[in-house]
Amino acid sequence: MASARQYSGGANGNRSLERGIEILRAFRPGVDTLGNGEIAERTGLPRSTVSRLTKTLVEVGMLYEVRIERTYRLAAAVLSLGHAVRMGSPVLKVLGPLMRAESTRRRLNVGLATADRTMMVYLESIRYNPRPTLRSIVAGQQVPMELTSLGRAYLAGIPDKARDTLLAQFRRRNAAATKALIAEVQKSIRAVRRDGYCAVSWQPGVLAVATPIVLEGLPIYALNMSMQDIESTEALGAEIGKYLMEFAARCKEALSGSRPDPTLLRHQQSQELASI
Amino acid sequence: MASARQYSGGANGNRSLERGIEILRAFRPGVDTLGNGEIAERTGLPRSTVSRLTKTLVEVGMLYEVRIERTYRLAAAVLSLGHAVRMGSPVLKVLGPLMRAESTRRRLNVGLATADRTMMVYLESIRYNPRPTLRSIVAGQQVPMELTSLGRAYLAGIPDKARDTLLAQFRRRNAAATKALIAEVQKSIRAVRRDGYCAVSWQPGVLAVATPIVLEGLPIYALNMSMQDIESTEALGAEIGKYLMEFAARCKEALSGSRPDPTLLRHQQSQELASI
DNA sequence: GCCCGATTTCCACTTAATGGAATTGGTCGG
DNA sequence: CCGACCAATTCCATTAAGTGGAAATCGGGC
Repeated sequence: MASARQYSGGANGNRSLERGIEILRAFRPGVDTLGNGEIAERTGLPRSTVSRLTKTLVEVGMLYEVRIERTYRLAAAVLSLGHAVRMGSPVLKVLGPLMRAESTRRRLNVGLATADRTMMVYLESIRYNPRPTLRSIVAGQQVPMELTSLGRAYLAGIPDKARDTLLAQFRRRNAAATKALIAEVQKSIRAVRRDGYCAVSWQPGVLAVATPIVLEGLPIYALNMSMQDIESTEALGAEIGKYLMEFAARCKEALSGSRPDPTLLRHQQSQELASI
Repeated sequence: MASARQYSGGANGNRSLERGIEILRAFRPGVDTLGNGEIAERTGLPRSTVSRLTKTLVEVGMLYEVRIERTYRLAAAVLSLGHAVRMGSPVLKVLGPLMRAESTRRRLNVGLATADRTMMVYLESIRYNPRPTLRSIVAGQQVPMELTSLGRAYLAGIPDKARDTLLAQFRRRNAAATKALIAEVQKSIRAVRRDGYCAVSWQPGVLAVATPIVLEGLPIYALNMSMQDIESTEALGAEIGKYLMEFAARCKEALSGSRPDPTLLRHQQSQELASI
């Protein structure tokens, strides 16, 4: 009577691995400390299974145990994997410097993100501040796809089928405000089709515009620009949108220029790094 | 004739999960693109097993497939987990602001790290630069434990047994220069015992000093300060070391001050954050 | 268009994961 | 200080699920 796979769509993956990763995913900003019991609740897994899997995750260095609290936290290895993501992203390698320059030039925030399930994840978010000391770069932060310009630009960029799946999940998520919300999302997507970008003021006092980056052979990204502490008007959105479109064009050019011919790729690979 | 567990010490963890994580770990800065074949080689796992596990890792969002190359890369979900580590670290929450201020005040690099196996992982590394625009903060970067002040300070801070295990691994790692290297490590450890810190010039033109942060109920960290483009002298090391010891004292105070009584902890936990 | 290398699917095998039940351990109240 | 309670962990019989060698399939290169 094996309780049929709860999470995940359904295909035949490795169950233990799926579950282990799902345990890691239970940790997120705001939920930084979890005991086995709490993990069991949140994931719906049997308590004994959770016990065994967390033990393994500690052994492989992804969690560490806070004995006195009988809880676990994400360990340093997870952070270094995250660092590897950034170092390994060819897109960020090209766009990072451009984005930093553009942020300074236009005096606004510039961000690059891609999707993880129903969230957008910043590969890099450059927070502009007049005082150079207070400028900052954030990576890995998540924002909800359906509510942000970033997410809606992304939705406009992906294949129809994938978008439908996601829209269905949003409907399920906030059953209440659904109708209006989905309409908003659709409107933003049409805006991207029409103008190349969409403008959304998700958080009060912040106006953000975003555009998808769709290039053959690459995952789909979204690029955004935003400003704080302003009243968002149609006109301001259009102005930032103009900057964004101009910048996105340069980005796409840089990407296709820098990207080596895929057929050549395999020949340059594999520079061994000894056992480190 | 199941090939006895290759990696990991040996205890009885969940095999598939261990293997899946080991596949993720095969990706690191410098190795950002791997095909199933290459993963099989590097991990020593059978090709068919790798095929299945990478498939699962794609399903759960930890890898994505670059079809045209028939390879995989780490996906955005990994990065957001990394972000969760930083956001969830109570130590970084307290020390981050102090470190930034200290970097500006002393005009040098300040870093906080902890261990992952035989590597030190920066929770935060603040790179000082006279031009504020060029200052940067890095997280997740790895440096070898046995070669850096950070790593040796850490070694000085951990229990004897753990240190012995690690030293044995270093011996295995660089069989050649072992004797001299181990002696160097021991010397640094004695320096920590005597002066509170050790100074190492791992990379030419960079002088680094580090000290362990050992507090009841917390994992063991190491704090470092470093300067670039200088000739490292005994005197300079002593000076930076003095700054470091003074700063570390303030850090420890801040940590024990901010840390709530462990026995009270469980009562404040669990502020639900809905499904986001 | 055909061949060759690599990757993925197949399948019988059996290991190894599973989850309910019992046990252990730690905390609070008496 | 001791006993009761709550939760986490270990135990164990069950069998599902993962395993890896072999065959098939897929692509790119010639």
